[in-house]
Amino acid sequence: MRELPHPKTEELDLPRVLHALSDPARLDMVRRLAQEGELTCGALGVDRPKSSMSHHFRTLRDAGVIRTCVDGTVHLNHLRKEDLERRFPGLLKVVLDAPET
Amino acid sequence: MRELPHPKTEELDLPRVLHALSDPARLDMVRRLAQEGELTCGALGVDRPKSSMSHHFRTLRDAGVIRTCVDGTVHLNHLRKEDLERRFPGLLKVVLDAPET
DNA sequence: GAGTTAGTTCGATAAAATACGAACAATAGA
DNA sequence: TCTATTGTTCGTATTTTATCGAACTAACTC
Repeated sequence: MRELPHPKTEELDLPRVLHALSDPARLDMVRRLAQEGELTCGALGVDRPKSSMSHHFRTLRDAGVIRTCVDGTVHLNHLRKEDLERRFPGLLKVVLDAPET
Repeated sequence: MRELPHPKTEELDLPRVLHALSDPARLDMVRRLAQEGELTCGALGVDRPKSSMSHHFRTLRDAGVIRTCVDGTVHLNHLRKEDLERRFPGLLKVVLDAPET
């Protein structure tokens, strides 16, 4: 099961992570991943075209927020909870607990 | 002592706050405000022109991260610690404790 | 091998953010 | 009132981001 390139835990950069999380669409994606666990790209992007979703997945992946594993034709995404917790303790909880608007 | 317009605590929007914090220059400003308390604009912007600093202050202010009071010709800025804590518990601590890079 | 499915990459466009000089406003002090 | 100080606002140039169709790739299925 192949894996796309991801930054290492020690390389996670706060401004970059915050920027990845500062987009409402991506924040929704992160919340759904937190609730429902591992999800395919298709499962998350209902109303948006594939290319737009792919862009957002890439932004989250490059920032180190999610990890993507390729299983056949399917790309499985999951939150890098432990890595984020090690690098920025409490961040994910704060973001997930925050009021939606 | 006049005060510039600021969003109310209940109006603070997470994506907007995260975006305000996602710029390295602004993150530095926030860290310095956390360490040194109330600061004037001039005290924070050494290497950047005034107009650039003013832009960053405005971004932080509009997001609700800082509050600006006008005292004579001086603008005093301070972190909205309590407001941020009420709206997004733990956020500020996470950001301030995070490794610099 | 042909077709299908899942998602990436490319290319173009539009919207937003950054940067900064110059002009401006408000206040303090001589 | 004249001048200096502090910071905002304006105008513009540059960069970054978002959006999305179209072409492409990889893997599975028949």
